[in-house]
Amino acid sequence: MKQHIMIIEDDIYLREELAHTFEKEGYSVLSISSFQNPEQEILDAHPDLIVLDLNLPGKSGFELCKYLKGRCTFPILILTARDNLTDELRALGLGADDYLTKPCHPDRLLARAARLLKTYQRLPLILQFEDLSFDVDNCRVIQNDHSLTLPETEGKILKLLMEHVPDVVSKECIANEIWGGLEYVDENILQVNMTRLRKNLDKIGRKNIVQTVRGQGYTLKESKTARVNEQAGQEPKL
Amino acid sequence: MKQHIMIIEDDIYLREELAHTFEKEGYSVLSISSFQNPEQEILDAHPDLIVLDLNLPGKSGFELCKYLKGRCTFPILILTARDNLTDELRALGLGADDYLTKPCHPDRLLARAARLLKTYQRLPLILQFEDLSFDVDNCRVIQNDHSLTLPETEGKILKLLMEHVPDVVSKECIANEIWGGLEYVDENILQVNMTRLRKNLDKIGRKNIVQTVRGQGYTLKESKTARVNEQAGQEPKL
DNA sequence: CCTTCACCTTACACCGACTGTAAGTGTACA
DNA sequence: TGTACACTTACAGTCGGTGTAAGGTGAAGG
Repeated sequence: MKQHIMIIEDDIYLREELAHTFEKEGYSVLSISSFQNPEQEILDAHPDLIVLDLNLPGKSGFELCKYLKGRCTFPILILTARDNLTDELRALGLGADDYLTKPCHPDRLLARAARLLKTYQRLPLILQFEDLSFDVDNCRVIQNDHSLTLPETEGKILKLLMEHVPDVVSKECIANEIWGGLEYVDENILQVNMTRLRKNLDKIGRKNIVQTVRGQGYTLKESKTARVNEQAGQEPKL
Repeated sequence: MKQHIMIIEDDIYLREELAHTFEKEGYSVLSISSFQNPEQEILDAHPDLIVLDLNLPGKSGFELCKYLKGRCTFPILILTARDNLTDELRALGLGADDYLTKPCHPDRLLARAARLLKTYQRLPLILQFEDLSFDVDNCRVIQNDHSLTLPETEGKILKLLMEHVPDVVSKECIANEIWGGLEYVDENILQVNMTRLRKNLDKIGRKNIVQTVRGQGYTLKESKTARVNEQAGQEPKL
């Protein structure tokens, strides 16, 4: 499978050059459309690696690096003109995986990128939603100091929900993934498993995280503390 | 828990300086006693990271890097005076995790080492014996294209055997690890589990890998193909 | 050659986890 | 208030993992 590399660089000429370098090696290259709000665009693209410049219009590369490292699992390679130790230490401290300075020989960049991709491929696939982590391989959910191993069926459901956040996942979609359709099983079994999943997530302190959207399906809901403001009008009633 | 860093460097002054740098940061530093046969000494020490010079007496750093990367799971940071792209590419290609050139600022070295340690801590613990791999966390054994998930008890036994290769592991040791001694369980259950483990390993093509040492315990045996020479006098009978 | 001891193997039964079925309850919305 | 949708609980079947029991195998040693 082709691996996807996202280049966050505002100098259009350099960006093209980098893209060409990676494409020649068989990678698929992604870019972002604007530097106004790059975070969401990067997260949505699910790249396998990002090459990040530090001097960006708007938010700095440092902030971006810190934000992304708290929320995702792909490696970040810093490529910058700032050739000084202070910046390098800061970037590495924020979680950056490598720090190269311009001008950088394409072969060095490729070798460093390849090494990061190789290392990260060996990492277990861990999905994140707020402070809830889910290790897909062994179906283990972790929330702060609580953890719990889910049965396989419930794990598959949680995986789907976490992968599609913040979208709603239809019952058909879930049934297809687990039983290959609803022809030969009662739809009720899905609801039973939803109840079981909810109970398990409740055990580790995430009550009500799985929300029903009547007639459409299920989705994950942000925690109460995170939506205090927008729900201010309703909360006081409780 | 203190992390262990092994420094492979023949210049004794530089080695002391590096050791001091790491110890000041709270790491425990290991060295090797000679450069005649460093491989086994490094593997036995089970360090969390090694800092490796390229110009060594005897075997070159490149060979060492390649050998170690095929057999172990800790990160390798190259620290060398060879400041040229060719060597860097070669080292990275052989699996090295970072490549720094002397002179190197201690803070840069520390930051790079810390980043590698952090990344590798997230990797699953995988034990190796010849071409047999065992993922301890989810009890999964892999041999070439075959794989299989072991029951927990059998996994614990295999883990012990692999960790102590090529030593013999006593029955008491195994019983202690699994049942906390043989006071309240029949010794027979150990033999039953050995049979089960052997059958499972047989399924993925490693018949006879678990060997009994009468009166002492159990150990893992190298595969037939690897000991053709020393067994040459016996094999023809079969 | 026979005994003995250590080790191996198989069959069986228990237990607990996971899963789907069935039936009854709750709830949003027209 | 009725209907469609969603939730919950109880139950039973299945399966995998584990330990017990009992008999078999094989090598060391007299």
